[in-house]
Amino acid sequence: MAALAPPYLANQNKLPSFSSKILVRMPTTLVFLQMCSNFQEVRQVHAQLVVSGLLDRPPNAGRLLQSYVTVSQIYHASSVFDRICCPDVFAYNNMIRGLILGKCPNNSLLLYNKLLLDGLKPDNYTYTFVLKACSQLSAIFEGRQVHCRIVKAGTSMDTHVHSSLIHMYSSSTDSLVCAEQVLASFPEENTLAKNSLISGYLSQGEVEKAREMFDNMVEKDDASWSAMIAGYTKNGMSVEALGLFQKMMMISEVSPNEATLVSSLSACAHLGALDQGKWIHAYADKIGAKISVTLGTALIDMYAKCGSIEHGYEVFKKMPQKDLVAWGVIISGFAIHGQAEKCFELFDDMVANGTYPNEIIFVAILSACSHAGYVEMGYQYFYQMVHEYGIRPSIEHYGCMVDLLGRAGRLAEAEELIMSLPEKPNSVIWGALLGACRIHNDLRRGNLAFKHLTELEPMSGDRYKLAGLMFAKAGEKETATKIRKLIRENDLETTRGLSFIEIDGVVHDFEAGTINHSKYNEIYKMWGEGLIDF
DNA sequence: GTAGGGTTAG
Repeated sequence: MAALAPPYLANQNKLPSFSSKILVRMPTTLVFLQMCSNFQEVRQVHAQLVVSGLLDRPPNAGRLLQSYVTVSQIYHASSVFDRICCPDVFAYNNMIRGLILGKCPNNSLLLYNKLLLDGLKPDNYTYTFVLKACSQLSAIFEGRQVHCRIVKAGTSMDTHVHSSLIHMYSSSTDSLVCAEQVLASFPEENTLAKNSLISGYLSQGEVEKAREMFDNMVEKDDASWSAMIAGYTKNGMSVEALGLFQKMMMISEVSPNEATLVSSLSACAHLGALDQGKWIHAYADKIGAKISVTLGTALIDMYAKCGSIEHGYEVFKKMPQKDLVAWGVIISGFAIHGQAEKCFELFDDMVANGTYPNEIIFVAILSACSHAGYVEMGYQYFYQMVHEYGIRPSIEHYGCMVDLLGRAGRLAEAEELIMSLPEKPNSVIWGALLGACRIHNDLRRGNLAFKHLTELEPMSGDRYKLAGLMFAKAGEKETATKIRKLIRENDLETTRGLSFIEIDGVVHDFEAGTINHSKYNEIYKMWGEGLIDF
């Protein structure tokens, strides 16, 4: 009978003895430390550790450091680390991990070198974290050195190190083949490693190879689906992403994790698939998924891009915690909908909330100004960005300003700004000027922009097309014809306007000037020939 | 005695 007992019963027998062992052997303060879930709690236990003298024992300092890392307080973690006179591998590992979490992967590499200089022996955790830092930095050379050390030291790699190696090698196209070799050198089925290679392929645009690997996988877990769906979304294949999501819901035994929902929502956002997005929202509620900052942000973005900013705002208001990305999404959302005043209001709320704006927030704010024609507000925010927040304007910000001035018809100022740029204007800048010149019939500046564009993007038919439209509108038919001929003769690619509508959950795409829709005949009957000629 | 994939904004 005992052999038939389900696994959870067996675990139930073990659980009490395990926890009582901890309680007996560990001082209460350390038990508290394990229970901490936020910064305040860790800080309180930290104080108790200092008072009780327990912190003087090096292993306890390591545990405290670990707790600070778990609550992402890297600054506090590193001050604890600095006070440990002889950190052991555990302390090093946690600090290395903390530095990666704190977006300082280069510092974690330095710390790894220090660990080696201290004569300590790295373990599988060390390797996992260091390789992760290497992937983030695309530091294949350093990663390869780590790989060599693992082999030389004869360390037996666990699945995590194995998959991190693959992840590291696939962070650059050139070493993708090394990632394949590493996978092949391990004969047993390793889902973790295969998932890494799938994301690696997808990050390098090798969608076909990723799909092949995915299809041949025997044991797909939630992360396999998630990697594939996220990869499709990243490579602009939103239709495929949503198709795979639906397939997963229907045939797969694993249920979607948060990352899958987030990527699928991102695909909905790109397609404008509001019904699908709403369905995912309802599904998340149904399974009782906690609307985390990430999931909430993806929902807001989906609603905003699918034209339903009100629903997005509802989600935003309900979010208990909001990070910079969440604020960025809601501000860009209102910017897309032309509600500049709401953007300004939210910006003030954000600052009052103690969240510091970054350069992306200002791109959103400036584009809101541009769409609503608020030139003076745009100048004001630009000034504020530079002088109050110390953000160096990027080419994107200048692009917004040129667009802002150009749309408002202040072309002389736009040109002056372009001439004063600290860096070489890119095609976005000149494109914004050309677009504005087309609206305001400024042939001289339009010509100037066009000349630069032909140098920067000689193969972009779109630029020629825009210039052609400008000349045609200004009555210079001859030049316009010449440009059109140029596009045809050089076989230049022009992208056509795409629009999507969703009917009963099916996304239909329409390409400007084409008639390749499956229901074309019915549409044609209803609307006649006028439809094709836009 | 202990930590470890992937996801979101222009």
